[in-house]
Amino acid sequence: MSYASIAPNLPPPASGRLAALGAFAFPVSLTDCPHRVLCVRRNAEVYAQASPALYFYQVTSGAVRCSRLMSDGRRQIGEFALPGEWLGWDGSETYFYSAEAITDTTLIEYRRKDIYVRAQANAKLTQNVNDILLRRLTATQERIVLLGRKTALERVASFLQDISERLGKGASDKFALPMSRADIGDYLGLTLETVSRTLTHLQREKVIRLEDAHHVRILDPLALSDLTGEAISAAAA
Amino acid sequence: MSYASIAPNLPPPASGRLAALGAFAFPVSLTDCPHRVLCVRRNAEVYAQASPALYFYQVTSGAVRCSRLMSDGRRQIGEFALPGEWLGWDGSETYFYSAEAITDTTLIEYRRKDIYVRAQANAKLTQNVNDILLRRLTATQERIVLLGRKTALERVASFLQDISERLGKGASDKFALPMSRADIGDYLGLTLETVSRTLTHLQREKVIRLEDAHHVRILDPLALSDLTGEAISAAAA
DNA sequence: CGTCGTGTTGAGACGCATCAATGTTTGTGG
DNA sequence: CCACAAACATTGATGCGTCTCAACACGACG
Repeated sequence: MSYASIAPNLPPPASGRLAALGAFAFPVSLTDCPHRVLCVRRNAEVYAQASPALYFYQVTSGAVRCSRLMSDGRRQIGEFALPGEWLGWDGSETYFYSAEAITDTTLIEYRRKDIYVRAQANAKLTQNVNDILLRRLTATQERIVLLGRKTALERVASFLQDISERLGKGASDKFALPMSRADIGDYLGLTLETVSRTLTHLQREKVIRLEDAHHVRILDPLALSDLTGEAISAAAA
Repeated sequence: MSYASIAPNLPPPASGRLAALGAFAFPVSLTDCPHRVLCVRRNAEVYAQASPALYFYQVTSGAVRCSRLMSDGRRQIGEFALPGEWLGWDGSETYFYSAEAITDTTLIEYRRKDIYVRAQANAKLTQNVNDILLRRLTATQERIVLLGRKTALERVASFLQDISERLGKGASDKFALPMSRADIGDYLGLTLETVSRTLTHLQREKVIRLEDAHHVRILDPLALSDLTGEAISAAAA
């Protein structure tokens, strides 16, 4: 196993500034809370499955995969953390996942304890922590529906829609997937071949266009939305 | 659709006292917090998917399924709530799931707002709420691995082990499944036929014994554990 | 120029879903 | 107490969606 170590003093990449805050951003600023800035190389580990869960992290640039390994090598990716988003909220005593950088990544590291202590003095922060946890819970529950009941096509369509919203902030219909086909497969409970086939299928149907393997343009957002298999609230009644 | 309504004044069943607290129990007592006691008939609804999320509930006796319906009728059960356990923590504004009683069930209902207000004055309670949410998050993440990467046999074995721990508290190797095969299937991302076949398979292999469709005795706990496909922490290295 | 990592595409196998028939249990009304 | 229907569980035969195995393409890098 290649447990490459963290490289704390890697020169920060060009886009090292704090990116626009993602869905799980803290409304209350934490900039005056004790923190470290980490730079982690592609494929290096941020934290290991089952190690003591002491820190939370916020991604500044790059991308991180949080995954769990089974004893026979099967892998399930629990979440991707994109710029502005958080990781390290898994597990109470020890981390449930291990976290690895997908590309060169910079993160801000906060001690869990520090946030808890501040939360006790600050009712608003307490509420924010609860909101984050509730929101993460909801995101995880949507993934349960995806993994339990959706077809390969629906999974890939849901994935593209989700990632495009989180990366593009609705600005553009084009975006770059930082992760490999194998990562996407392990995230969606599919094989990398099925992911690849499904993407080319969506391209043949003129729903998306693959400029290259990692750059996707959504040609028909409505068609994509139809393929996700979500429950449209009004339709059920 | 049979949206039977809540029957608030159903006479409480014989085992109406508060059962032993489950995994998600509050260490801090809430008995002096405003609450209502509800009695809900088999198949009646506790709350509806997408309705305003105003309450938390703790199951006193019976069992509840929390499920999400897709527009074409596919169903995914997100969780079962057994005596002592909580439900209603899904979604921040509106409920993500709908919740229905599996058997006649009694619940204690708390206003979310009341718990939040008390949490602000009580640091210990705040910590408890966070612990509950983190623990639920971990439980949900284990289900993601199950749904994404486990075989039918591993899913059913994991399910039996989990439920037996939650129902039996380790007291006995025998327990009663309150839910139908269809419920188990929708919980594990399988069909009811596959669940049935897998259970009889486990019986032929002398891992369990089905006294009747709902009463299970675990004959060989170690064999069952082997079949769950969990990552044994030491084995991976 | 060869190698390695990654993505695509094809052929065949396999696990679980689907469809269907039968058995069992539960509840209801005569 | 029995007759009957409805709900649920089991079991079998067949089909389909995804996995597995394999070949090939392509760019990055030494």
